[in-house]
Amino acid sequence: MTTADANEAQAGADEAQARAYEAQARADDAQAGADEDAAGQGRLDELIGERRAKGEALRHAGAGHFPYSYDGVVAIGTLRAQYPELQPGAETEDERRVAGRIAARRGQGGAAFLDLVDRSGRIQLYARRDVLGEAAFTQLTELDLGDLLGVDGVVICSRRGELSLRVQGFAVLSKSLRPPPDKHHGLGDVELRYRHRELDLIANEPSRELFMARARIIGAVRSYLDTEGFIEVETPVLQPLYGGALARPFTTHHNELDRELYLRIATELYLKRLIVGGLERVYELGKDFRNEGVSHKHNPEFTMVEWYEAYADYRSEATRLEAVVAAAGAAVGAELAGAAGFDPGQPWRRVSFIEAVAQATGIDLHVHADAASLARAIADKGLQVPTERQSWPALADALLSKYVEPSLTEPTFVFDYPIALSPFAREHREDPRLAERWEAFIGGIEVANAFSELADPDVQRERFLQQRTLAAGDDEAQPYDEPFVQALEYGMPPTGGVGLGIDRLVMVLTGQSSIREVVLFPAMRQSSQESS
RNA sequence: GGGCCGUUAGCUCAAUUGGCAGAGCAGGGGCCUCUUAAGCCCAAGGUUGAAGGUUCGAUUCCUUCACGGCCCA
Repeated sequence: MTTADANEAQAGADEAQARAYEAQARADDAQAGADEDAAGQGRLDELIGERRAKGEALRHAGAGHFPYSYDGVVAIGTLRAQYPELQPGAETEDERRVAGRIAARRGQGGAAFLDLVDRSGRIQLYARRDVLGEAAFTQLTELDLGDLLGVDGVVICSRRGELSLRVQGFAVLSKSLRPPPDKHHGLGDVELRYRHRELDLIANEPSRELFMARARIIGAVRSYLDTEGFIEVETPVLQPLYGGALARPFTTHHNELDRELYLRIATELYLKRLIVGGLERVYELGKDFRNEGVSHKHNPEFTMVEWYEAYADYRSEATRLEAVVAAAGAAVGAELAGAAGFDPGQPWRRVSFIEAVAQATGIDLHVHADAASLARAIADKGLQVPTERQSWPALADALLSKYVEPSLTEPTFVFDYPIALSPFAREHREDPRLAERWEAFIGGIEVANAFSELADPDVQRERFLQQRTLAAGDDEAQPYDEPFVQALEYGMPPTGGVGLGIDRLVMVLTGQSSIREVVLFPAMRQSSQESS
């Protein structure tokens, strides 16, 4: 790039920046206009004004502040690990560069202490007027909590035994215009934490740790599957037909193609076409979308990993799930996994659907094998399950959800679901009323679902048709997917497939009871801020 | 969808029976060269989520609405 080009580019960037500022100013005006009578926004405006003025002063002072980059930064956690046992009062000759956000400040006249936080930890900075000189010392001590600061300092240990950096030089990396949440209490307002996750991450270390643990869990799942010979694939999110789960889809429209499309509710059908295609072991880890209510267990978009494995069945997949969860548990470490209240390394409990319902309710589903009989049994036992116009599978499923699932706190597989509940699972090899399907539960919530996959195209076609009549007019009915059935007609090997909910796995491994705690930006109702 | 609870200063929280809305932190002005939720002195900071009602008087009681949390479906 020539200098002229660079200047032009810079001018373009300046222009873009100016436009951004203008837009921001307009937005501010609009907001101020909303409560015109009030003199501005009160205290917050004053606080922002003070910070803005300090930032301007620093900008004019120059002195190497606001650099475009800041090389040679060492993570605070790394630095701490290098000095595990420095004695109180000890001083080294070692100079280190760190960078982070100012989290606390303790003035002491001609000296000052600041706490600097990066994502790996916190470290105390020790600044002295006689070391830095009057001007720099004043600049440093007039910084605000929340400002981003880079520091060159000498590693020492304070007389009280706190590992510290004696500041030799520093650069203000960015001015924080808005005051951060309370330095001690953090950010408590749950709504604010979800709507402005960045604030939550700034103010609440546990939240920061949680999302780093989530990343390690996802990494561990990928790494396990890669090691076992699975290849990661990407199939369409925008689909002409949705399928692979019982759920209402989001719809959207492609303008140029002029057609309705659905956001996927599962990756199942495309992945099985890849098994037909001979990829043998595939997985996809990504977002699914279901147009349903939100709750502590449901977010309309959520992360799911599905894997499919040729020449395997649902039994071998149970073992594989144990291995995946063990790997994920190891990634979060004993401390967090302990919060989950179980040892992910141990083999899980296995019960059959029929037994589990019998134990919890006293109803033998083999005896009450039709809707009328089952409804009578439910009424006789005085169970709280609505029986009006419910099909047998729906009743059986309701019994499991209400009376079995909540008690499945230790990791448990529930095997062999009624076949009518499982349109993509292969008929049970010993009992035609059942499908070779299991669901896995931890902490009372479903985390995974698996089948011996149905490979017979003719049976699959029938199942689609049954779905159509079973749930006529129901949004959740499986739409008939002819390309999928045609794919099966080329021949699919015996295959085991699993879908594992990543958000829920993170919940159970980190001891969280709400999915919103493990999703960075959970779906929320429109706030007054958004509508203005 | 139903029930209960919540919404007060930038943040975390108080406020007696309905009687002048307070504190800590943060921010501002001072003092202070090993503090760590630093300390001391001074000054400032509010349309109590929104709208309506009852009342001489409403943060407080009533109604509706918005958003959130918990429980239930």
